[in-house]
Amino acid sequence: MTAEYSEKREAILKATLNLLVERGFHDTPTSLIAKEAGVATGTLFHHFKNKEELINALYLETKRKMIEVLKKDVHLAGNIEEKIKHVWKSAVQWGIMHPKEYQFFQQFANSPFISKLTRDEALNQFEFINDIIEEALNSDRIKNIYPEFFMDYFEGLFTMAMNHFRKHPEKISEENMDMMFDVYWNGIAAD
Amino acid sequence: MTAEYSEKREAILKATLNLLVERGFHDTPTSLIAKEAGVATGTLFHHFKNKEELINALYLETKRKMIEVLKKDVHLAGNIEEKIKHVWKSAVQWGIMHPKEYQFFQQFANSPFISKLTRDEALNQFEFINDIIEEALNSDRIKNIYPEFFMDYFEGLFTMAMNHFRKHPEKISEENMDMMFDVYWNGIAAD
DNA sequence: AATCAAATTGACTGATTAGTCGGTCGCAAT
DNA sequence: ATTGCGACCGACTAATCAGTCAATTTGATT
Repeated sequence: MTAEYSEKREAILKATLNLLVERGFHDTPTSLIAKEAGVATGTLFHHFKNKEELINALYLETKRKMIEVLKKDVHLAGNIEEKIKHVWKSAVQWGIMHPKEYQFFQQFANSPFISKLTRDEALNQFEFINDIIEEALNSDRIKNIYPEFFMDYFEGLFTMAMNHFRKHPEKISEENMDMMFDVYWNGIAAD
Repeated sequence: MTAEYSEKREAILKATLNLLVERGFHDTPTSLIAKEAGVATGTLFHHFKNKEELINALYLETKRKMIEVLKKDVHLAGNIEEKIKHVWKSAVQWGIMHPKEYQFFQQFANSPFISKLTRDEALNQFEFINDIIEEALNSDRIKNIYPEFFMDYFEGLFTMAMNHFRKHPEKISEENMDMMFDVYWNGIAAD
């Protein structure tokens, strides 16, 4: 219930993540989560009102951690292209370092278990991206495309890269990430 | 069980699709599917060995129908750019015309309910894309990128467009599709 | 030492669900 | 007319699961 730190609470969240990506929602009973976390079922329901709220908490807290990584050191980047490249590469590297968390997002981003409230709260944390996009569009380095498309193009590149590296782990390298970003940037760069 | 045509079988598949995208797997009991399809539960299990096989059948048959659309009239296209554009636009248009089917794919493509067998069979039907990619890479109109990336870049563009149009239905238009494809092609076109 | 609240336990329950099974119906072949 | 068979039915069952609750432990405060 409370969001304060608790070792058992963390253990429950960790077990939930592991089981959920391996077995899916319907094949992950709360009893198994509790067992894996080394607690009683009662403890699980003490910390989380119900199973759905547990998933939502996991979603929100995982996303918060990811976005922290994305924000780190953006201010150090020079021009707008470098700024976008920095955020993008941070995202890809986070995804590679946290495959389970990434898979969880993919599996649950559009699932009915995640409430609208949770979804909105997660979206809010993405605000800082809008500033970057605005800066990009106001510069003269970008084609004249509308902002919503820019945003989805950006996200699409990320998803594409993650898909690609999941299917072909041997292709993971700084060089290929740079290559991908070049392709991406070429697509929208002003002539 | 049999894959032959049967009105009730079709009704079950249709009800499954509708309920699945609305309620998700775990909240769609077979009893409800049967009710919605206007048949008895026994009939459902007569046509499909179990719930999982029902989902797999739906996945496979829906994908087959989609790929039929993608293949249509490709041979009429002229150069390789037009060929790729044709397949891509067919895919996007199919997705827009069949939102439930598309959502179903998104929701279940990486889910544990879809067996490896089903996944492989679906992948096989995509073979014809490989020929197109090979033709593209052998031409001098494309940057020197490796085939696996080309494939995933292609798929990524599709997913991105679908995401974008789902979030912003007012942006659906031939013009925007063409714009997207231009951006895409710009990214990989030889200098 | 006494008090109290929060954390934890796990047996238990009410509800739900996937899948079964004995049997009916309609129809095609002999 | 009889046989056989596949489609179909729906009440039923065995199993499972989310969530409860009364009892116990822990740890901080007075």
